[in-house]
Amino acid sequence: MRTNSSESDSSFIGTARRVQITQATIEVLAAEGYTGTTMAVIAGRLGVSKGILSYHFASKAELLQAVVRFVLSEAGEWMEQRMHGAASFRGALHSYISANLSYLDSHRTEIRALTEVLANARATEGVPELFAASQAQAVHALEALFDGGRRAGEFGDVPSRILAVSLRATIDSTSESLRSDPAFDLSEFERELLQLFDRAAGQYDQITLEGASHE
Amino acid sequence: MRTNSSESDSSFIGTARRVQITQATIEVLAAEGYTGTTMAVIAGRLGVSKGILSYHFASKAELLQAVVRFVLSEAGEWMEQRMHGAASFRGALHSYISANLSYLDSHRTEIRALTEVLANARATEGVPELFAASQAQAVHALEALFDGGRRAGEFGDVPSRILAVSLRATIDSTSESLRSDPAFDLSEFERELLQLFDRAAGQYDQITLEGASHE
Amino acid sequence: MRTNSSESDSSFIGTARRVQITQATIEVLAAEGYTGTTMAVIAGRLGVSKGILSYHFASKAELLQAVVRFVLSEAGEWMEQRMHGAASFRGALHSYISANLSYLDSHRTEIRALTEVLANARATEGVPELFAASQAQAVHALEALFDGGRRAGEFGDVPSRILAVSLRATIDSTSESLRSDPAFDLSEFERELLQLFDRAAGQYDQITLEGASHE
Amino acid sequence: MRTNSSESDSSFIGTARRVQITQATIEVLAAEGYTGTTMAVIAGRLGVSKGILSYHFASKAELLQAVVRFVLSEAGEWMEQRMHGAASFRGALHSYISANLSYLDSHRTEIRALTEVLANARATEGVPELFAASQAQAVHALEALFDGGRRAGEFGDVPSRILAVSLRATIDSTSESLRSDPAFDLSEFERELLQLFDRAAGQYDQITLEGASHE
DNA sequence: CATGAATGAGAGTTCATTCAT
DNA sequence: CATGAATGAACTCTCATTCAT
Repeated sequence: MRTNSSESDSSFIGTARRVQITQATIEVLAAEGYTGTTMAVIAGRLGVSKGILSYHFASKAELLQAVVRFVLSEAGEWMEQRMHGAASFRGALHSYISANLSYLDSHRTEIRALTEVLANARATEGVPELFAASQAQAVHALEALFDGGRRAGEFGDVPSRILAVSLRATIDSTSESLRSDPAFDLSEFERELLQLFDRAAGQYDQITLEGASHE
Repeated sequence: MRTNSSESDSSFIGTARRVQITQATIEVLAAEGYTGTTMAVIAGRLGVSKGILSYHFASKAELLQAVVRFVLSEAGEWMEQRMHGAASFRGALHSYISANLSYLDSHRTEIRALTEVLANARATEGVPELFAASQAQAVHALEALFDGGRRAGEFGDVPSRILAVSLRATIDSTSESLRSDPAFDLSEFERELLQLFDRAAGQYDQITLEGASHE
Repeated sequence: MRTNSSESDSSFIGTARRVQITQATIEVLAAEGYTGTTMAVIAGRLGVSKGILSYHFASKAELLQAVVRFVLSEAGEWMEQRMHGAASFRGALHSYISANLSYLDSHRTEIRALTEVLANARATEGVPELFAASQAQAVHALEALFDGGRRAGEFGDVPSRILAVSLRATIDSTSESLRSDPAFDLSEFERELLQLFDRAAGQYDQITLEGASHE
Repeated sequence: MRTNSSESDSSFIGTARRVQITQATIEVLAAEGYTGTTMAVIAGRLGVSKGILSYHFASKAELLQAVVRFVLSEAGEWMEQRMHGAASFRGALHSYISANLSYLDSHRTEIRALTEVLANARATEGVPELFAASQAQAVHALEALFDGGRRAGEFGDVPSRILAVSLRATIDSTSESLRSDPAFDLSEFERELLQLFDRAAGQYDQITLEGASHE
């Protein structure tokens, strides 16, 4: 089978094995950190030999790429399923924030693994590109949402880019709080975040009305 | 000299060497990434033997701690020097953002090095604590600023915590843009960021007035 | 294979390799001394890479433990095979001395290796315990022999403990003479040692008779 | 001053320093074992720099030789002072055993240090020779004592050599018991050892008489 | 498909020794 | 006499990767 970087894998067993290995790697990354994630440890968790990893993945770099792809696409699906059918742009913004935070909350292992890989990405070929693309796309999607809202008269005059960048940064930083602060109250945080971006993005008069209703 | 973890080094030469080594390590971290930062490479950059590193730092962990301490304290001084004497809380907020972004802009190597170490922090004893403390303190300082502004009637009712967290996350994420996007326009970004937090933190009527004056 | 300290190794090849490595280590210890016994030298003697040693033994300490265990158990078997079926306690004592000296004579490499390891034992975890246990057991076995002889009326009133300790010390010291004195005559030494302990352990009237027959 | 191996040191200060260093090394050897006895640790105990050791001793090997010489000569003096004026050879034997055991008992640090060096001697040039010579001389002195006793009619027909070798081996092994067995009763051991060698060396009729007087 | 034995480069660390001051 | 900075070789151990079976 000898995989080389990007092949369309026709073997069912092969694909299943690759997924198995990828998931085991995610677990190891989350549990042991990047440094602790050696081929031997991954193989040990699966109860197989090291050789098998090399058989299914041409290199460790490729395995880590698979991890990044797996988590990114899983997160993408999660968001997609929870974003359709909002009546307004403001509603869509609320859905976005809510969906994203719930993903972070319910997929801590994956997020942790992704963070570990990304942090050590520069050395691992292919990974930084993968992540940069995902990041850019996420920001652009949000920019489009804010732009749409402004054109529809729902949102005010704070530039969409800074709104998008700031929202993404804030959400991304949440996973660290979730991990390290046991007392972190996610639903309270979500309420505050909605309030902040309602205010930041919203029209002045809407602010008055909505802001009041939140207290 | 045989240093162990935290001694007050009375030797001038010794201190100078430690600083030299720390700075060389910062350069290597920024240039080669965490994985590429080996004792041999650091020594090579300084044109000295590996042994001398062990002579001045008891372990690699201690050297990395020195890097973190160095950058954190340097950044702290930078901020301090640029924050005093604001006439209002809103003025202080502007100073804070401006000072912080200018540090990121002018100290890319240090920021890059810090990021590399932090990303691999879990394995390196002492480092996570150092960083967590700095992070917490930064958020609390901002919270105090927002709280003060609200008590003074300058700011509105968005909770200080979410404002602080979001501002810090947005600023922290900027260093990545600065690095990877050659077209990134920092002063434009700064204007937008000021506008965003003026809007988010500000009073409604002030928003109208101030917001207008920014256009 | 990843061995950790004390596992029952089911792989024949693995076991064979471990034995090979253990024996090579014994040869190196005897030839180069403890300080000269590095992983690189052992690997070099086997014509393999250093890494394979770590593959079969989790650490150098474990390898040295294997050496001690190997020699101790080999010596134990040697003694056992030559000790059964003595008609009297005095006969058993003669068998013991004879068997022990013949082991020292025919296994100089092993003895030399053991001595090297034991001499540096304190630093090597597990080794001192292994040796202390073996030593204590050897003395106790001899004490039991002398006690039995006294109860049977074969031996006199010199305490068993001092007889056992002194005999063991004398035998142990012999390996050094064997090594450093090319003119050392082992069979003459054995005769004298038998005579000494016949006299020391024996009944007075037996001494007269036996002692006379020796001249 | 630059010492080279065997010079007659004319400087009083130099000599004093050498003794200081030698004694510090003995303490370190006893406390930390051979492996823990590095130049840095020795210097640290003295509160001086490493360089000074190299100044007074051409190499570590020479320092270790000095340790061996120091302990050996100190022990020699101890024995000498306690051996003169015995009325009989048997009395001399008793004095010898008693003096030797009391030295082991009262100079555990020195004995421990000596043992550590000797155990690692093969690698350290000069040391094995020093020790072998001391050992040989000790055995010969004992042989002479036993020979004298036989010629005087005090001792019987067990060969002097085996008596000397066995006695030395037994005494040498005692230091280990002294160290590792807290319950070890040295005076009881001394009585038994005297009894053993009275019996082994003595005339038959004397044995009967003397042996009885010991109970 | 899968294994386990083997490799080899490189990691951090230790330490006796040297030498300018 | 004494220092402490510096060296460089050697150490054990790790790990991604290869390959015959």
